[in-house]
Amino acid sequence: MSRKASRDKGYHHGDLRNALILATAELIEESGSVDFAMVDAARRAGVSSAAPYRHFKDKDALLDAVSRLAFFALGEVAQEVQRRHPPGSEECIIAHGKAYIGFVTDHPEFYDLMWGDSGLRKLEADDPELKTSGFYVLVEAVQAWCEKAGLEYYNAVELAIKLWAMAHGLACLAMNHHVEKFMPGGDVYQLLESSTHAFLDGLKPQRLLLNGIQE
Amino acid sequence: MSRKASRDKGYHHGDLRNALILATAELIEESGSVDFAMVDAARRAGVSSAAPYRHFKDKDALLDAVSRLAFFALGEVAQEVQRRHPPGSEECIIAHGKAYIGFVTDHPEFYDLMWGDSGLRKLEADDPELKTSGFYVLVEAVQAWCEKAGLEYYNAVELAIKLWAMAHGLACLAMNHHVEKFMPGGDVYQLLESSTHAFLDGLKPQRLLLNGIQE
DNA sequence: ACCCGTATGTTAAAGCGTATAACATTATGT
DNA sequence: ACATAATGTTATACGCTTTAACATACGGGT
Repeated sequence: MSRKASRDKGYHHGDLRNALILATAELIEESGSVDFAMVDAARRAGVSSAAPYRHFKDKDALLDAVSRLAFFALGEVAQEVQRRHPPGSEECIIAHGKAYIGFVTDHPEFYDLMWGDSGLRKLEADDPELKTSGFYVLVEAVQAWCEKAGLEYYNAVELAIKLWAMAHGLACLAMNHHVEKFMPGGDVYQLLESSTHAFLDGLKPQRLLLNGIQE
Repeated sequence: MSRKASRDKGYHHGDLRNALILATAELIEESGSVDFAMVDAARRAGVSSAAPYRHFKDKDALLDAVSRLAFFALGEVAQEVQRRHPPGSEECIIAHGKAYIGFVTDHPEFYDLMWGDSGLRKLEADDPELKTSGFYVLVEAVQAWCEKAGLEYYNAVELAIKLWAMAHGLACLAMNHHVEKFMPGGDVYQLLESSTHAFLDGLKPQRLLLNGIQE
């Protein structure tokens, strides 16, 4: 515990910046919407309504910080998947997609934060490596799969983008209840699995199938 | 021209409801953000700041109306695609995806409206047929493709959802500049095309490929 | 044609949230 | 220890949403 953080209830908070990020994340999670009030985050952190402005230029800056936290969490999820599945397997690729969908649909209130105006679309400069860490883990997984499938000449980044798009699209649809609406009883994870299988099968050129036949 | 709409500048506007929807859509388009002010929409329609509340319960209700307009436009786009491409062709399916991506990326400021908190996620009851008309046009196209490909036993709705998800995911990525970021010079329409080809190819069981070889 | 109820508009103002200014207290380096 | 920067407080200006109280026009029934 840091010297600063351990100090109790003085005039100075000691770790207000992080406390505000945390408080904001909690408010968003509890209310189910990014539409929080600065003053509430301040109160929850135990300070006055103007204090946050010593640490964040404006509300958007605070939201950006929360967004960064969310992207960090997403990156962690991807790394956990990578650790738990055999590298190069199709199972691993699918697990990445499922984990991504789970993350998005479990925290729909964070979606706007990560993908809306306040999210990625705006900033490019700060923390690019953090915000995209999850993606590069996927690229790694795809690269391994390509090698195992004898498709080394494929562009792993391109494939990863396509797989990402698939998972992202399904996550959006599920989050907006379109899956249950158009396919009552349908399971988005099942959709991802079959989509991914078809897509990866379709990638393999006829050569491979012919090889299979010739043997 | 209706009797009401033709009346000039009286105390009563004549068609304020529609004028507000239009004004709001324009404001959003011009500013590039859904974050518009009620009073500005009112001014643009030539009325006072309180007048809109005679036609819309609150700001959200006005936004919902704009959202409905956007979904109507999207449905029109889908119908146009259907008209312009040979039914049952893979080309038609791909054209749907490209048109969808074009719609989303050309109007990024409308994305939050259609897919954010104020959009689909909230309401289910009103105008379900309008909001989903575009989807059913796609289902039709998929159905035709299945028949032509000899895959009548496939669930067209399920396939349509998967294709929709693909296009939606790629549209999101492109809108957030991830395509250019990770694949400099990459083209999202090209990605859609190759993704779709691979996916549809992967759907066809080996039987079809063998048929092709035998000929 | 006139009257009355309703629809639709106006101005004024309440209320909430962001952000800043002016001031107060603590931390830190020399 | 002192000076200065960092961080917190209270008070307040400003903008935007929404409602209240009031005004005007429309339109159906007589």
